[in-house]
Formats: sequence, structure tokens, C-alpha cells
Amino acid sequence: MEENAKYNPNEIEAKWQKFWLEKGISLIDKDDVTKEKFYILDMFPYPSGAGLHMGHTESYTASDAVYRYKKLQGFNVLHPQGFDAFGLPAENYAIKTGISPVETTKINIINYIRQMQSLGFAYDFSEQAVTCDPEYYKWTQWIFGEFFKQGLVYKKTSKTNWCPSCQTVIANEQVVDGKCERCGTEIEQKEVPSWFFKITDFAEELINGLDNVDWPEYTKKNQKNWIGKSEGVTVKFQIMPSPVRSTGHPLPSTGEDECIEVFTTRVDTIFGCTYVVLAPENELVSVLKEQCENKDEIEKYIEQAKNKTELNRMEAKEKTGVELKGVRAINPFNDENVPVYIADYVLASYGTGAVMAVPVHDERDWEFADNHNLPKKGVIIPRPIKSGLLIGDEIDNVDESYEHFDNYANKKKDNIRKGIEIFVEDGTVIDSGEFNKLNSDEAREKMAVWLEEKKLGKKIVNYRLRDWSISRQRYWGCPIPIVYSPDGEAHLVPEEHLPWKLPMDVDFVPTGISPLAKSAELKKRTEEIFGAGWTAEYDTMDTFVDSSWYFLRYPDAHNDQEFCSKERLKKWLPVDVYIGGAEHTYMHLLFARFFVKAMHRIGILDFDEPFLKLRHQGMVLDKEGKKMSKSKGNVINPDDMVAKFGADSVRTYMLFATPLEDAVMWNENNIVGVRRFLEKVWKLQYKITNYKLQITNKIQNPNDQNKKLVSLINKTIKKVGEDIENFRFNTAVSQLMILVNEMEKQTEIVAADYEKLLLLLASFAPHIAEEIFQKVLGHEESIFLQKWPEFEEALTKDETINLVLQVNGKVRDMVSVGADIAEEEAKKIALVSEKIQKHIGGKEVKKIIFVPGKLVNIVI
RNA sequence: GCCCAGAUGGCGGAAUGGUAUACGCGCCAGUCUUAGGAACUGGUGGGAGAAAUCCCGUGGAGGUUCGAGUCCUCUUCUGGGCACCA
Repeated sequence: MEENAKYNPNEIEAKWQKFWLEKGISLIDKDDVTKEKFYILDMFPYPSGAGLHMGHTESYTASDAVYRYKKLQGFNVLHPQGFDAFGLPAENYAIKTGISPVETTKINIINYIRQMQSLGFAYDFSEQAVTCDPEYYKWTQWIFGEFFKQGLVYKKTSKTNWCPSCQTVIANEQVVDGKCERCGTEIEQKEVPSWFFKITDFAEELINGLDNVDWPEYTKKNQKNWIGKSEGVTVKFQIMPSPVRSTGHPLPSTGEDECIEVFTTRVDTIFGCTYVVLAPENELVSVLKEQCENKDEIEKYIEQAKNKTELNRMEAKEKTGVELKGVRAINPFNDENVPVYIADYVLASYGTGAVMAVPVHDERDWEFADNHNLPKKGVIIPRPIKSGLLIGDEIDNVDESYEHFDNYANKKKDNIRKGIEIFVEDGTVIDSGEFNKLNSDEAREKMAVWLEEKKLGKKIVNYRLRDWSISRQRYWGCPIPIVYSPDGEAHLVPEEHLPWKLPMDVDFVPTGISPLAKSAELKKRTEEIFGAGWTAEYDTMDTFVDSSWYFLRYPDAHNDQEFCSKERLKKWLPVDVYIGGAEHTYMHLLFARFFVKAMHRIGILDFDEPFLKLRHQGMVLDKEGKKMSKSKGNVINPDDMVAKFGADSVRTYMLFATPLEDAVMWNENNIVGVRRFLEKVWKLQYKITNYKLQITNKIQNPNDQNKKLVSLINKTIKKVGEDIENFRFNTAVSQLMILVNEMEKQTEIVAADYEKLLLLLASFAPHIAEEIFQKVLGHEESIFLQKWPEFEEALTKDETINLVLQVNGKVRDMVSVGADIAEEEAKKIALVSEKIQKHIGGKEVKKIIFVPGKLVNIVI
């Protein structure tokens, strides 16, 4: 070993990457029963032409660190990677250049794998999941088939979001700000036939399952909000002819069933209802308008509403609407008749497509009432509060109870009652007959019972979640395995014909018709198998379908009999840790959970949550904290960073800069810190007492001089392990820095200690650890086949501590004492301290607090 | 508007209710060097002071506590998400 051999990352990194590959260090025996399994999963990337971005780099570094740590701990760790390879960008590129997506995808995947290996990510690439590979999508189609057989798939024509640029339908969940998530074009409304997955069937399970997984709380909350459960009641408002009806003709007879059924979560406010609103699309409107004197006006409004996209309706500043003049509705609770409106702020798709409007207790109704000069009436008032206690329940007369409170509360109550002030919270019910004095929640319960007894309504649960539309009029996706008989009936493509392959003879240019419709190969194949006149489904699947089950494939990716063997499924699933971006808080995670729950219900899986533990990585921003984007020209390429600083430095900096879930500002000036740290680790090799020293886990004759080091090593082993378990990589790295700084101060270090350092470092900076382990310490085996070092709990504790002496909570002195100092002894020491005495200043000591191992606080 | 997350030195950040600012960057001084850089050593929250030392300090205002960056209430600002869901 030359004394002045420099740390040259580019040289050693390439060398060890080759070594690991050749020795198959990252390959695992998936049927090994001798070790406990651990499945750590990354969100697989879309293989774009731009290559891996820094966001991937961060989360894959984190998962790679966990992988290496778990492996050293003796687990059999599955750490797979694949590619979400279907999708629009490849198709758009094909439209532009004429190069087939098959080709570009292949090239991009090779590039991605090269980049991942250059960063030292230890993926087992022998079993990948590549969604555009027929070997993979055969099983996407098979699962679709199972869902189909179980009635979890259906086809319907509906008003859907149409992207004029992509020439395709997209799901509600994929509309961002009313624009296409992928291309940014404004979405239009269009009637398109589409296949749906019945995800709404699983709404309740999708909410409940969240209780059993270790996910960030905000992710769970977001999933729940997305599903949007709301409990309420339906109420039937009987329709009656308007007393102001001017045509003179009698109304067509309205049977008892001729009702407007509204949905509300706030039935406690129903005595304040001053009008009823129907969505323009509500079926009743077409009947009711016939009896209205302003039929033309109504029809015009319906027409307008139809042409508006959902976005326009939502964005409209003013709440528009038209009264159905000639119709009134009777509030079953107080027999009042109120006017009926149609307005597009009411959505046909939610609830019953009709609402009762209570302006004083709902902001939207308030606004609409203002615009149309409708009356307002308040029936819920804030609960009287006295001395912090709710006393509303104890009071017989609500008015009287207010006399005890200040004018503000009194005035507020009056304003609400008169309809001058809005109040949307729960409170106490007034002016509501037999329901007076109840709290909102009690009133809701009693009113629901009242409705159900009289058969005027019932409790129902509503979800915001809608079924998942999966049809796409695109080429580069998984073909939907459906064929149509000449009479137009849909049939599942039988399993023996799977994979139902994507034809190759296709013109990509979008015309609004699915590209597959133009394939002669597909037509020929369909007719040969099924008979003349049969046609194939021309739509392909949403790529979110492909990514909803890929984690089930990894353990057995080459299996052509099953999507995964029963044994491997049982051994490996569910995923222990899943790391990926917070942008998938809604869609991908919800869809993947739906798939697993549906497969569980069918009996294909014996677990019903895919990801036991989930962690998100933050965004990688430029050094000014701005998002990286092509247009800003601030995109950083991982290749350049690896070339400049070395993979180990890039990896370690990624983890050190900030907690995993926080945004990292990529500042090249700061990487020098971890680079210096690695240089220090490198130079420590020249302090080893004897390169050939036998390695043992025992401490070599600890003497007073290295006691501190021994303790520090034990502490570091403990902390780095705990930090990795808890995804606190930043503090793990800083602890290693502290250890290295201490080792540097030693005139010599023993090889055993150095080796421990390397093992702790290996998860973050694998190349330098392997280099020193083999080349300096002379091992002939990879460091990743070793064991995580052990520590002794007793040695992690300091023998002496700095006992903090406080007066009234302020630090006044500090003395070095034994860590196990007793209370009496500590108090005695505190009281004899000159500084403490000075601050006591002869005053009476009221109390002395002692915190073992920490401090004494004297209270005067 | 609603929901979620956050606010700590010049900067990234650390801190089971118990020494606020670990670790790193930057900066200052020194050693070395023809010089620059690199490397190494020491210093580095603000204020007063020759010093000992004292006072103030975790967005703001209150509160709980012997003791609050940490817990509670209100508030301001920033970031992210959702958007008429009755």
C-alpha cells in the first residue's frame, strides 16, 4: 500500500460495480427458508428518454441503504426493480419520430439500468417487471379477466373527461386543475363508452384498511378524503303545483311517489330550508319543466350547463340557476312549501342530484340565496358556553340562557335566527318543533328515525370516490382482453389466448379512434380465433392498471403458469417497506390497494393490504429551492454528479442533506462536506496498527485512552442501526462523521474498529467500504456477505456525565460526576456550588428537582 | 374557501418535556505553501463587558410546568394538496 494513494472514486466504483455484477452479490435465493424474508420496494420508474432524475436517485438511495442494512442483519432481502413502460410519452415520441415505442422503451430501459448501476444500486435485475413485456401484461390481462368474471368490471357510456390533445379519455383522478395531467390541455366533456373497475364497491374496505398499515398520517388522511365518505339522509319533498301558477291548466296528477328526493348531511338544519335545488341533469327536471311557465328559460339553462365542462362549472364565480316556476316542494317536517330551482352548482353525480338549501347554514346556499333574493332562516345557534362547560343541554329556554352571556353572543344568536349571519357549524337546534334544544348530532339522529318511520327518507352513506375508468384510446398500453361477437356482445378472451398481444402494424397518429382499430393483424387474429364478424376491443388500459399489481410479480417474474407461484406469494408478500413520492398519495396507492382487496375478495390473495409500511421521499429542488424543470434549465443529471463527485458522495449527500421526507435542495457546494468525510475515512487506513491484525468482535485491551473511542463505537453501531430502521439517514450519517472525527484524533486505530466503521458506512457508501474492506483489510469476500456489527448496551453509556445545575430552570453550573449519581449526593453537590449559592442569594429553597443522569433544579 | 405539513444561527439541519443550535456548508484566524488551492488546528447565535460573568434568544401572543423548540389555545406567514361532495 502506497502511503499517498489517493481516494479515487471513479476508479474504485466502476471496479466494484463490475465485481458485484460478476459475483452476483445482489442475486438472492427466493426460496431460501433459512433466513427471514424482507421485501423492500421502490416505485418503479417510467423509462423516459431523459433518464433517471434526482428524485429517483434520492428514494432509490434510501431503499438501497435499507436493503444493504437488512442484508447485513441477516435477512433474505428482496429488492427488485422494474419499469412502468407503457404510457403516452413513448407514443408521442413515436408520433413525432416514427420510431416504435418498443424500440425507444428498450433503449431507455438499458440506459436506466446503466444509471442505477453507476449509482451502486443493488437491484436483482434477473427478475424484473416490465409492464410492456407480453410476459408481464399477460397477467395484467388475466387479472382483468378474473375481475370481469366476478362482475367487478363493467362497460358503460358516460360523460367523461376528454383530452382533445391526447385524443383520449382520462379519469377524474387524472384531471389536474381541469387540465390533462400529462399534457396540460384543457379537458372537455364527451360521451364515450368505457370499461370501469368497480372500485366504489371497496370504498369502506379502502377506508378501514388504513388502520392496519404503518403509513404517514397525512397520506392516510388524504386517502380518506379522496374516498370522501359522508353519512347523511335522503328526504322526500313532495311536489305540489305552484299557487302562483298562471296558465290556469290543472297540473298533471302527481301520485304520492312524485317527490324530489334530496341528500343532506345536515338534516338538523331542515327547518331552515327555504328552497330546493336540482342538478340540471336530474331526470325529474325533464318531467317537471313541462308544467312550468318558463319552460324555455329552463331548457336554455340546461343546454348551457350541458356544454360547460365540469371545470367551468366549478370555476364559475357566480352561482347561477333558474326557478322552476310552477313547481313547489313541501318540506315534510313543517309542511312549508318552498320554491324549486335548477342550478349547476349541484352535481348530478353526487348524492341524489338534489339538495335542500339552507342558506344560513351552508355557504353555497347562502351565496345562491343572495343572488336570487331568497329568504334565509337560521335554526342552529352556537351552544351557550359558560366557564368552559357546555350547558346547552341543561337549559329549558334557549332565549333565557343567553341572558347570562355577553351581548356579542346574544347578538350573534339573533342574527343567525333572522338570517343576517351565516353559521355552518354544529350547535343547538331552535325553531324546529319537537326537535328544539337538541344538539345538532342528536337532532340528526332523531330526525333520521322520524323520516324512516314515516317512510319519507332514510339514512345513507355517500362516497366521493367514483368507479375507475380504465379505457384509453391509445396504442402504447395493455390491450383490453375483450372481443365482441357479431351481435356486439362483449366476451372475455379465454386464458389460452393470453397474452392478447398488442399488434405491431399500427399507425400511431391520433384521430380520436383507437389506433388498434386500424390494425389488420388484430382483425385477422380475432377472426381466426373467434370467427368471421368478431371484432376486438380497440382500447388499451390506463397505465395505472399495470402498476397496480407489479409488486406481486417480482418474487416470481419468469413464471408463465401463474402471475406468481402460491409459495412465493406466501413467502414474500405483502411488501414490508415501500418508498416513493408523495405525489402518489392518491391514485397509485389507492388503485394498488383496490387491486389487492379485489384479488383478496376473489380468493386469489390471502392478504388485503399490499404495503405494510410506506415512506415518502421529498422533492429534489435546485439550490434556490425551485422545482427542476426542462423549461427552467435547472435540471440536474445524476450522471454528471456521479462523474464529478463519485457515486458514494452523491448517495451519502442525498441522505445527509435533509430528512428523507423533506425537500432536498441540491447544492453542489455542500457535497464537498460528505466528500471530505469519505476522504477522511479513506485516510484512516494509514493509522491502522497492523493491516494483518486478526479481526475479532472483542475489544482489544481497552485502556483509559481508547475508552472514549470504544464507547463511541458502541453508540454509533446502535444509533446508525436505529436511524436506518426509522428512515433517519441524515442523523445516521452525522453520527458516522462524529466517529470518524474521533478516530482521526487517535494516533493509531485497530483494524477491528476500522472494520466496524466500514460495515456501518457500507449501506450509504458501498464502493469505498468494499474497496477498503478487501484491499486494505485483506478480506477475500464481499463486505456485503458479512454481519452487521454488534454493540454492548453497557458500553453505549458514559461513565461520567456533566450534571447540570439549575436555579429556577436556568443553567447556572455544571459538574462532572458519575453517571449513576444518587439523588441525595447530587442535591448536596448542587447546594455547595458557589455559583448556585450566588443565585440562591440566601433565599428559601422551596423545592429541589432531580432528574437522574441529567440535572438538579433548585426552585426558590 | 377547505384539508395537510411546516416555521430553530449567514445556509442545510440536530435536539425521549431537562445544557438549544449536534453534524455539515460558509465565514474568521493560524500552520504549511513562491503564490493560489488543498490539507490540518482553533474560533464562529445576538447584545453588554478588559475579564469573570450577565442579559436576550427556536415566526408572534397567551397558557400548563420546577423546567417548553417540544404540550394546550389563539394568531401570522410559507409550502403542498383539494376544490361547489349538500
